[in-house]
Amino acid sequence: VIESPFLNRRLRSHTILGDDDLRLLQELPASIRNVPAAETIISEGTRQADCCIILRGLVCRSKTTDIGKRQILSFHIPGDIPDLQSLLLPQLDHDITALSDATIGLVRHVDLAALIDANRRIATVLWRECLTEAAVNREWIVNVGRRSGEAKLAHMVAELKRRMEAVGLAEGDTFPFPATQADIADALGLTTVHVNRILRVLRARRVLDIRHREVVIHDWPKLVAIAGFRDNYLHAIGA
Amino acid sequence: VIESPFLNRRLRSHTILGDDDLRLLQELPASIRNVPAAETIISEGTRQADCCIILRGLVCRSKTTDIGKRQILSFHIPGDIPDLQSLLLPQLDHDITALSDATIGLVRHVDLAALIDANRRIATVLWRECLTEAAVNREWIVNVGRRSGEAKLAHMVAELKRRMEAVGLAEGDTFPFPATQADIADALGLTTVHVNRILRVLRARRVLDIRHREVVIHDWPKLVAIAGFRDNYLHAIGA
DNA sequence: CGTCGGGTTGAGGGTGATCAAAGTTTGTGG
DNA sequence: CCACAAACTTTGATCACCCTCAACCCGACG
Repeated sequence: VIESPFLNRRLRSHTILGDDDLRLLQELPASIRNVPAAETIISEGTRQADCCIILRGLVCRSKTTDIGKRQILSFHIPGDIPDLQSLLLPQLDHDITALSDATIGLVRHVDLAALIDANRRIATVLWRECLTEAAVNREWIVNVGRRSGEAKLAHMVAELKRRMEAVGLAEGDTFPFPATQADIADALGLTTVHVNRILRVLRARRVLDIRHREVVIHDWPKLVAIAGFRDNYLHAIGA
Repeated sequence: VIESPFLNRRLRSHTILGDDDLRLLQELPASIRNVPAAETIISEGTRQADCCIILRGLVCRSKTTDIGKRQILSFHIPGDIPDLQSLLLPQLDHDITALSDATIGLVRHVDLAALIDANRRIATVLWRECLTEAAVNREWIVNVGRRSGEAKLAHMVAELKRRMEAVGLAEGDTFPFPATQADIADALGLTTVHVNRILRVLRARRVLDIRHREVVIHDWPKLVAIAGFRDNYLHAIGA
């Protein structure tokens, strides 16, 4: 049985779900697993028998090119189900890795599939979750493809802030973010050195700071301006 | 009623669909629309009442940043349904534009939703289509984030080749591709000038050529090597 | 035959990469 | 609680890939 206030908050934003539906989801048999930082939870090519729900910690999806360069595709925070797709696509096409110590809940495909078969509203909500995630991925393409280093970093932080807020994990201007500068570089398509320099500038301009595994936002309007951030693509997440 | 050999071929690769299911899809009431090159089919923020299926031509999804830079998120070829998501997400978060003269089929959301409600297999297949598309988007992130200019272009061509083959539109080493160099640049996160120079090199090395609205692949193994192309992420598309 | 969209080429500049080394924090074991 | 190692951050110097700006060319089409 899964008890996650974060997941509840996420799913509750889909207004079509009732308390009874949420209860059905929570009552799915689940096993809990603790994962140490830097451990690969599921690796590319694996055939899975269950989906994982993040209960604690920071997780990412990533791919590595033939010449060994890593690209982080997305960050995942408590309440996310980063491998929901495995329910319908047999092979995972990327790695799922813990960036900090994390706790995940594992729900068997057969149980989840049975619930989806039985409950139309839950099926719709999970499908919509996949679509929202795809929208976030698309904005990420714009981020790595068409923004300056400074704007990339600012946009990433702005998005994380909104997503953290949506599950109740951002307090004031601060939210936990235990990624290293190397991780951030791999997410933005930059190098560690350059990320460090961008951070220095943003710190000096009193826009934001990332240190001690936390993000502190000093000036949200300035951050939004630098990023060119518009949250329409977050759909239900931001609602 | 939609008659598209390309869509059929796409959907048939999902082995769970029978001929009767395909017939149900084909018999949905649909209207056909011709779109001239460069016309925006649906623009960001629109609330839609129908989904469009591409019957002919090249279409793309794109976003434009606050400072006016366009990023093409994906190319769409006959058989694709680029706005399937609109069925569940009310607002479109990007533009859908025709890059060449195109023909699209429009199916009303209500009709499609009714069919999904009535037919579990069709629902599964359409959900899976969304997931496959998300997988393609993720590989695109890697492409713009972590590959050299030459590798980006090569990877794009390799992917298009496989997708064109899957719907029967690639003949031998050639397939139609009516995008301009400016379009390619916006897809890869480069400039027109640089795309032109990369093309010159790939042409000189007898790897590939893009001209007269067509791609010609001279040396597939070399192309795959330059791109670092692995097709596992195409899932059902490439099967 | 003129216009226009798109392709091609050149020169010069800047963002971000690479390489290298010195700090600083974090974590572990004595 | 300290000592040490490992991981991460910071900084400097140099370099290259790709951008910018600016022409010019070419083929399609009226």
